[in-house]
Amino acid sequence: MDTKPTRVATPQPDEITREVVDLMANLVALFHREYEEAAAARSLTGAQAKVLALLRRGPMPMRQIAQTLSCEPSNITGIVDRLESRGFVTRQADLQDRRVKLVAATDTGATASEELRESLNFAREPLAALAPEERTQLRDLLSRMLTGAAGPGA
Amino acid sequence: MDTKPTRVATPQPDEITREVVDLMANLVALFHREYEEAAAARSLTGAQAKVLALLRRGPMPMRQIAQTLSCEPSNITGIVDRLESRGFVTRQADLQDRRVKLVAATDTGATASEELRESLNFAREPLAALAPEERTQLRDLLSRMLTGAAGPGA
DNA sequence: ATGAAAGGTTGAGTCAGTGAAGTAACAATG
DNA sequence: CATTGTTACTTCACTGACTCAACCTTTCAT
Repeated sequence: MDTKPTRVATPQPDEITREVVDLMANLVALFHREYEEAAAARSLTGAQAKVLALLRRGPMPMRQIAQTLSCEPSNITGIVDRLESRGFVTRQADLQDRRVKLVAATDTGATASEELRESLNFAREPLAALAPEERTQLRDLLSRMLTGAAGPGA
Repeated sequence: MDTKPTRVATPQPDEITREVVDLMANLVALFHREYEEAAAARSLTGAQAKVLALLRRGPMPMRQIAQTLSCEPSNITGIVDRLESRGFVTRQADLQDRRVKLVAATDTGATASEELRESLNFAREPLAALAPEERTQLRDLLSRMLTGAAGPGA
C-alpha cells in the first residue's frame, strides 16, 4: 500500500510515533481489561455491554448495531438473544418497515449500562495522575486524532 | 475503593474526564479494529498476534504469557497449539525446570509479528493529524497516565 | 405481478475464554 | 529415601463471540 504518497506521508514512522503507538497499545489493553471486568461484575460480557451502551441513545435496528460495531448481523442476533432472555432488551417491530426489528433497552438494561459507565475506574485511576489543564490538553489531542481519522459521528 | 482519599480524589467525575473517557473508548475501538484487521491479513487472530508480539523480546514460559495477558493458563495452551501447528512458534523444554515450556517465535513467527507491527496504519492515519510537538505532548501525557496507574514494567 | 434487494434468523464451524480435574516435575520435610 | 505439597502445563466440557452460507419475509422497482 501507499507506495507513492502524494508527498511525504510518513515514509518511516518516527520514534515518537512508535512510542505513542506502543503506549496506546498498553492503554487499550488496560481499558479493555477494565471494561470486561466491569461488565462481568454485572454478569454481562463485553460484547453485550457494548450493545447495551449503544442503546442508551434510543432503540436501534439490528442492522445498524451490526454496522456500528463492524460485525456481521448474524452475530448481533445471538448477542441480542442473550440480552433479551435476561430481560435487558426487547425487540419491537418497526411500524414503518416491518422487516426491521428495533432493539430497545429495558429499564433494567438501561440501569445496568449506566452503572457500568459510572463504575469505569479507568476514568479515575489513570486520569487522576493528570492535572486538570493536562486533561483538557489530552482531550483536545484525542479529539483531533479521531475527527481527523474516522468520524463516526452519530 | 478509595472511600477515604487523602484529599479530594474526584468524588464526581468532572466534565473533561467524561469526555476523555468517551474519546478513549472510541480510540480503543478504532485501535482494536485496526489490530484485528492487520492480524487477519496475516491469517492470525488478535489473541495469536498478541502472544506473538510478547515473544519479540525472547522465549517465555506459558505461565508468564498467561499472567501478562491476564487470562487462565489453559487458554494459552490452545492459542499456542494453533500457533505451533502453523509454524509460528515452538515449545522447548526449559533445562533448569523441566515442568516449564518455553514458547519461542520461529523466524516465520517473528517476521509476521514485525510486519504486523509495521502495518498498523493506526500510527499514520490518526497521528498524522497532529504536529510533531503535539505528538510529543501526547506521548508524555499517555506515559504519565500509564505509569501512574499500573506499571507492568517487564 | 414478478423479480431483485434488504432486514433478520438459522445452522455449521472456528476460536477465545473459564473452570475443574489430571499428570509430571520440583521442593521440603521426616 | 518416601511423603507431602506445590507449581507448570494439559485435557475436557462448556459458554460466548464471530463468520459465512442458506433461508424467509417484507419492500421496492418495474
